[in-house]
Amino acid sequence: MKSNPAEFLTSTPNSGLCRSWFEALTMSTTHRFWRFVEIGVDPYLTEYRYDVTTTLSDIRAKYSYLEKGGEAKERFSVAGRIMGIRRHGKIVFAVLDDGTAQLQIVFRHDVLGDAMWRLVELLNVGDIVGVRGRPIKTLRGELSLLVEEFKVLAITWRDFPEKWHGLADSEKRYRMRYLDMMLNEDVRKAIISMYKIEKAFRDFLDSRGFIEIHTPKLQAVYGGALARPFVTRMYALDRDVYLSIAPETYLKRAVVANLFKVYEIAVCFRNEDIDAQHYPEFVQIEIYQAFSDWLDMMKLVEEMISSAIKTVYGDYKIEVSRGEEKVVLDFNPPWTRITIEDAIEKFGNIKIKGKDYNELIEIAKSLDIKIDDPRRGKIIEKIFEKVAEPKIVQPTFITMFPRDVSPLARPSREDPEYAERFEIFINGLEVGNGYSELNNPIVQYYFFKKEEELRIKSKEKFGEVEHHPMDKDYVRALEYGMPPTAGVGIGIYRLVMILHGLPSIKDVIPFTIVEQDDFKTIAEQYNDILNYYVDRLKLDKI
RNA sequence: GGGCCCGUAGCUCAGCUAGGUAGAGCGGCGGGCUUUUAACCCGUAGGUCCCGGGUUCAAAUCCCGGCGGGCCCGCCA
Repeated sequence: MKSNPAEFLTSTPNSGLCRSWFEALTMSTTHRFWRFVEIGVDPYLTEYRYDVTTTLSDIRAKYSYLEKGGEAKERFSVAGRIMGIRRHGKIVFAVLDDGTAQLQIVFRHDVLGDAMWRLVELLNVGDIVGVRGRPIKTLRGELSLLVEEFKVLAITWRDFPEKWHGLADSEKRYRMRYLDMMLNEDVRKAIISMYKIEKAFRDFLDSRGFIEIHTPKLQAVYGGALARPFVTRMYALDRDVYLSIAPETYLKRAVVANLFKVYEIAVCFRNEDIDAQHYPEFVQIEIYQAFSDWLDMMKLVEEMISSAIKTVYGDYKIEVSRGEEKVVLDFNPPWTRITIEDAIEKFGNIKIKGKDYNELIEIAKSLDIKIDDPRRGKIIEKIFEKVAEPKIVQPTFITMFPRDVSPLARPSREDPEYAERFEIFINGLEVGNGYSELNNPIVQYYFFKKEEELRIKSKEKFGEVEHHPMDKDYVRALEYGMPPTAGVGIGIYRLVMILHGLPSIKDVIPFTIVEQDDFKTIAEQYNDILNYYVDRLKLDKI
């Protein structure tokens, strides 16, 4: 069994890592790694590449016509990870995943011979192999690749989760997200869809003459939303800077720069709590189109989202779960448009129109809403969120938001108490926000000033109220002249989360933050394997 | 910021209510098996019961503190 006693004898067992010589011996020499080495296959020193000639998805498409027991003449090479293995003596069935699809591969002793068979016997779930062979259909009708030759390209050192339940523990899922994505197909699908949706958005905007720019993530003045920012240190300027909470004020500076159709798929950072709908870093697409108003923007948004969904999912209608039930979301434009006050009346049976400030507070109190922000508009928003938002299932534009909670939006041409602002709701969740942009630098300055006043005035009574900071540089940009412009921001994580019926926004984020945990690497566990590679690669001993 | 729940073998979990020898399935390892689909059959190894303290003759189990994670409420999209 022991293949290289010399190396083993020169290795020094570390008492902190191995409890005894005996244990070091039994643990290490039984590691299957040594059995690969024994038959001359080092999982890292032997193979450096593999010629792949097709994908499993292509094989599935081209050879599903095969009859049971049928064999194709053509030979293909594919590479991927072994996701399952069923051993039947001199025939072994495995499931290979090459990233495009899974396909059964069949190892037969009579095809491969004694020498290769010793390698087949060492294969485990999780190993990475390149295989060459012919498509066949087994007696049970499973399209497969009959392996005629194969290479071990890398091995897994750790046991994979159980095949039936997979990786279910939420802590382990988020901690080892690569396993979660590898084993839980719904997670992987959502993450792939996110790429496709972003690409569809870009293609759509590209066809309409938009360009994308990168706005700064490190900013001296944050803005474009009402949220607590992350503060970090920029040593080059010896000052604190803010991580971008939104690209808005910079994209509108770009509009001032004659980039009249501009957008960004932007990571935004907001230093707020994590829950099923919120994560401190998230991705938005923000779009600005000059010479347009909010009505044009609603039209653009419903066209862009619905066509992206058609492209990615093949249909305007998507079935998703809503609690215990299933519901079909219909993205076919045009979407419903309803004012926020009408929505409150329709879904909550509460009349808002014509109510004065004190009456509004009474309504809020009767709904068990805590008043922690004095603005009239904030109270209306809270009432909406409580009584109407959860009931909005189909893609819907909620319009006519109160002016006093929209410091960057243009007051309504019909009633300056309101802004020409809409939000997009799907399946009870806000996924977007847009408006006719305020392009008047005089009024913009006034609104910023009011925001500052609000912060100071309400601080004693309510504590810190989210407000938009004064951004004089942005006002100066507007002073050079910004055309009438409409803009929108759409939360991409939330959209994908809804489209895939996933319960938490973290499920669609490829990797989220976790505290470091305590564990031993393979090199820490197996001193002799460490020494083997130190020796083989002529590294300095540690 | 407030509340609730979880942490036991590589993975999924039982055991905890009512303190008394650490369990199962899968996976691993060994054996058998040339058409399986969570393959099957036989055998076998594998544990800091998250950590620390307390109560007790005795703690995975009860109590206190901590760490890690999830969910809900508040705030933010």
